[in-house]
Order: sequence, then structure tokens, then C-alpha cells
Amino acid sequence: MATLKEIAQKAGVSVMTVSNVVNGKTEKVSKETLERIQSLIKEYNYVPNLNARSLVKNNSQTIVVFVSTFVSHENVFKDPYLSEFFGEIENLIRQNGYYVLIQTIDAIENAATLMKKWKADGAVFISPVSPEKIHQLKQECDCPIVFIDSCDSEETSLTVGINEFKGGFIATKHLLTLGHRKIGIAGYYDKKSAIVQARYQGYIAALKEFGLDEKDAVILHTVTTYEAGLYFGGAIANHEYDITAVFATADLLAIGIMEGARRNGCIVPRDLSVVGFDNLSVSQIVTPKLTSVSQDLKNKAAEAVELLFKAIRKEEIAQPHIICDVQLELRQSVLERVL
Amino acid sequence: MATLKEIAQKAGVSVMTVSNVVNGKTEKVSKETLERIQSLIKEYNYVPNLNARSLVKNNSQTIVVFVSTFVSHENVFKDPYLSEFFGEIENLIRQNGYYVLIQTIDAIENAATLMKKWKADGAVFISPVSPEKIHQLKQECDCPIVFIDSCDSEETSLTVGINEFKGGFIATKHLLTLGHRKIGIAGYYDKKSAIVQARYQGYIAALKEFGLDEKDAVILHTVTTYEAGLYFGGAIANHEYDITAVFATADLLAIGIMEGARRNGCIVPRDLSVVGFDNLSVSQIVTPKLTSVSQDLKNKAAEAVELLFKAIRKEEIAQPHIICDVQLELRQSVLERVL
DNA sequence: CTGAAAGCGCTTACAG
DNA sequence: CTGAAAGCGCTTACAG
Repeated sequence: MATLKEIAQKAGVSVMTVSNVVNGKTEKVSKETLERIQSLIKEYNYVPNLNARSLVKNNSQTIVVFVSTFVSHENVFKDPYLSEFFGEIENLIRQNGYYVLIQTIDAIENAATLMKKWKADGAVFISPVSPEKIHQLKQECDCPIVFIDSCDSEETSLTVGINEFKGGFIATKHLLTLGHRKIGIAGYYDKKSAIVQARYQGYIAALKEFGLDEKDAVILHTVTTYEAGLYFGGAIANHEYDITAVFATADLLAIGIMEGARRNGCIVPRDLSVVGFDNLSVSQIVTPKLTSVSQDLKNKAAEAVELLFKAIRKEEIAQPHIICDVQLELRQSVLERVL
Repeated sequence: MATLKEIAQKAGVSVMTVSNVVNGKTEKVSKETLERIQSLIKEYNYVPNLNARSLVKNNSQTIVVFVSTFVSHENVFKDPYLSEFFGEIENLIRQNGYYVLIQTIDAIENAATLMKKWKADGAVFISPVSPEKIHQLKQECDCPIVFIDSCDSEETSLTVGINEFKGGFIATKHLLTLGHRKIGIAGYYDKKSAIVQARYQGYIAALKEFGLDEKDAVILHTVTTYEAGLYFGGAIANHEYDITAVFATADLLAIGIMEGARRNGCIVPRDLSVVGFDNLSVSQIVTPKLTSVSQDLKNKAAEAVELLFKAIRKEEIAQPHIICDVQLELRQSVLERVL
């Protein structure tokens, strides 16, 4: 492997001059020297050693993308939402001329060490992190970090999320508008999860707008998997819940509910209307196609990366907490309720 | 940020001694010194600078995972197969104590430069690479590289693939065994793609085993998308092809075919049997559930990573070309053909 | 426009 | 068991 020094010797110039042309500071170099060096670089196939550069510059052109395996200790890239979002993030970081180091972690504690080891210029956490952990991470790290789908109101935290409240609201309102009055909400109802809480609040707000209230809420507490959906779909079909529609806080859960209901003789949307959340591409493939709350992943990723690079460039950040819009994708899993 | 030097000063020892304890060479250090240094490391929260270490060791504990955007310039992580496989690979590399740098590339030419810049210890290409490109990459790089789903017979190339021939064979044989004699094969029939060729050869071999031959083959030439499937499903329903079953070389295509056929009054599996390829998790969610050729992604990833690290450790490699087994997941999209 | 030199933080023989 | 010193390949003031 050729080094700066070798190229400099062949060219009969100093190392510094070669360094300058490698880094595009060509205004400091005479035309002849420039050309001579450039052809030498080509000839010897010179590639700068990033480790050496990073050592002196004390950075690394690297962004670490963290994804947690807290919940499932499975392969997190099986999750289509996470994979697709990661793809968008990777794309944008690369376009900014940075490298992406991907790291799945089971304990947030290791994250800070990793960033320091690498002299990372920034980091993105694409799975939710609690406010306490966010606080801790900010203490330990000196590089900017953007947190996705995490709730933290501190001015100095950078977060990008979606309007969870609105998601719950428009899903429920859609069902109400079509005449449904007995509407369940299915999901992992965890008081600690701000995300789920917000969706639930949106659900309640919609109910209230139609003269119902909290005691009309029907909560189907469950993990958000296809299999759980099968179970609850069956339960609904067997009238264990008195509802004509259900808002599932995850598409896979919704799809499971549709299938579970069908297996028990309850046809969606004729007998039961279903709205999902996430608008996974699979929701367009199942029968009936699933009506779902959709987020614009491309936009969300763009906001996150923009926020990150603004912070890296030490620009002023007017709005450190970005909330992306959601909308309802109308498809075939919802039908008017004839009263 | 604390450095070795600082810790050494506080401890009243040389830099080398601290380096030794950081690297676990504790047998060279007296117990008291060891403990003193360890507590200092903790107190000052010392984290070694990987860039400095890499510079002197001329490696980086880093594996680059390349995924190409040749075909679609879209977000490649939308592809569930690729995402899941990447997740498995990432998992295993990390468990081996290495870091993974992910890089999507549109031109293979950039790959070699990147590996050199980073002093990568190894690389994995998770999308197919042509034999010529493989040859070129091996010339330019000095680190081991494992190629997934790529065909190259050179002794010095490391490849991990699946038994594509068997995949085509068992899918077709399954249909034949159930009485089907007019069986189409749907996929991107590209003479240059060894993968597709092998599946096609398996299809033909199965036909021959049942007294049919190449002229009984019905090729539905198409890109392997859901939308294309919709079209061909419709075409089949409208008798544009004289077939009672179809082997689709991709699940999404197969699912599209089922839906396209259904929309045109042709019910799967009653009127048409369908076999897919890849066994994506979505194939278990659609109605009817899709019978599909399945590969063991976990095993494939394990083989790839084992091969890579064997090469990195310079162990002898008995078998540089690994072909993983496939099997047929029987579900609901195939029915016996009553003659 | 170009050069000589210091230094980034680490590891590694070599010597004691 | 411990240390002094060289060196990895680069960048960056500083000087001319």
C-alpha cells in the first residue's frame, strides 16, 4: 500500500504537498506539481489511511446507528419498519459523505463507550430510548445524538418522532365517522411507553368528539404480533368483546386480527372493521388490504439526518424536537356501519 | 478524554504497562499495579482510541458489509430477504468482536477503495456479484471477502449460496407429484444470471423425471414484483397461458399472481396452484398461505461468517464454495390436480 | 508555492 | 515485572 510519503518521494516534493492535493487544497499547489502528483496517485493506486487521518483530526467521518434488541432478542432487521427506516438513514448519511457503523445493542451502557472508541462524529438511535437513558448518554458523549421515536423534552436533546396522538385520533375518527360506536383499541398498553399512551389519548379524544368517553373505551391488551392478532381476532369473532371495529396499534397485529376473525367466521370488513398502524408494505398485499395509519419514512429520516448534521456543523437548532405528520391510508378493511 | 499517557502518569508507571492491562496482558503486571491501573481506568473513564490502535496494527476490527443498489436505486432495505440476512450477519460479526460498517454501493469499483481506506479486516457482499467483478475485487484487495449468492468457481474465491437447482426441482416436483402437468415458471429469465438459470434447470429436470421435456416448459418472463404478479395472475386467469400451476421464483411475485388471479375469478388453490421462493414471513400472512421454497437464513449467515473468519485467521479452508440446502414449506397454495 | 517538524494515541520489539 | 523509544500515516501551524 502506497503512503503519502512514498508518493512524495516519487514526486520529489514534500509530504505536505501531496497531502494538500489529496485533500483538494489545490490552490496551494502549482499546476505542474499537481498533475505530476495526481498521476502518481493514480499509478500507485494511493488510498489515504482513514485511521491516521482520524487520529490527528480527532474525528472519523463516522456516524453510529444504534438499534436496540431490548424487547426481542431476535434479529431486529426482521422488523420491516426498522429495516426500511434504517435504509433511508444509511442512504442519507452516505450522501453526506459519512460512513455508517451499525450496532445492535442489548444494553444502552455500551453505546457511549463505542462512540468514544471510534471518535464517532454523531449517532442515531433508531429504536426508542427512555428519557433517563437519553440523559445519561448525553452526559457521557460529546458528539451529537438524534433519538428516534423517543420522548424527551429537554432543550438539548435532539428527537424525531411522529404525531402518535394524531395517529390514534384519525384512525378512531375514521371509524366513528363511518358509524361505528363500539371501537376497540388493541396494542401493548404500557403506562411507561409514551408512544402508546399518546395513541391511546388520540383514541379517547376521538371518542369524546363523538359524545363517547373513556368508559366506552375497549382495550385489548396484547403484544403486537401476528399470532396475538390471531387470538384476539378469534375472541372478537366469538363475541368476547362487544365491538364492531378495532384500531390495532401495529399492522401485523391488525393482519392477525383479520385472519383470526376470518377463521372464526367473522369477515373483515363486513362484520368487523380494522385499522392498522405503520402502513407496512405487507398491508397492501393482504386480503382485504389494510387501512392503516401511515408515516412518511423518507421524510422522517431526512429530518433526523438534517438535525444530526446541523448539530455536527454546530449550527443553531431552532427546533430540537421534530414531530412528523401521519395520515390515514384508506384501503379495504373498513366498512360503513349501518345502524 | 483520558489517554494512556495520562493514566500512566497518574499511576506512576509507563505507558506500556497501562497498555498491557488495557489489552488484558495481565500476566506481565504485578497485582498491585494492575489494581491501581484498573481503578484509574474506571475513575477517568478511559476508552482506548481505536484509530490509534488501528494505525499501528494496520487493521481495524472492522468488516464491511456491502449491498448493491444496482438493480433498484431504491432503498434496498425494503427487501425483507436482504434485511433479515443482513441482521443475521451483523449479529454474528458482532459476536466475533468485530464492528460492521454497512455500505450500499452503486458501483462495485468503490468497494476496494473503501476497504483500503478503512483497513478493513474483511468484507461480505450480500448481493450477487459477477465473476468478473469478483476477480477484479480480489486483485485490488488484500483482505478476505465472502460473496453471497454469487457464482464463481475459482478456488481462491469464497462464496456462500443456496442450492438453486434443488429449489427449482423440489418446487416443480411437488406440483408434478400432485398431478399437475402444465406448470409454468415465472421469473426474471436472464441468461446471465446463474441463479435463475439454476432454478430453471431444476424445473426442467423435474419435468423430465415425469416424462415431460423442455418443450413443455411454460416461461412467464417478468420482473419479480407484486405488481408484475398481479398482471400475470390476471393473464393466467384469462387463459393466456395453458397451465394449472405456476412456480414463481420469488414470493412477492407469487403473492401478486394469487391476487391477480383471484381478481379475475380464478381461485388459488382451487383453480391454480402456486409455489413461491424465499419463504418470506409475509408468505405466512397472506390468504391462502403460500407454499414456498425456503432457505435457512441463520445457517447461511453462519456459514458465511465462519468462512470469513477462518480466512481472517488464515486457517486452511477445505471448502471455499458453500452451498446451503433448501426445502419446501408446504402451506395452502397448492392443491392436488384431479385428472 | 513549498518544506521541515511536531504531534495525534497507541503498540511493539528491545533492554534491563 | 517495568521502561524508554521508535514508529504507524497522516495533518497542521509555522516559516520561508
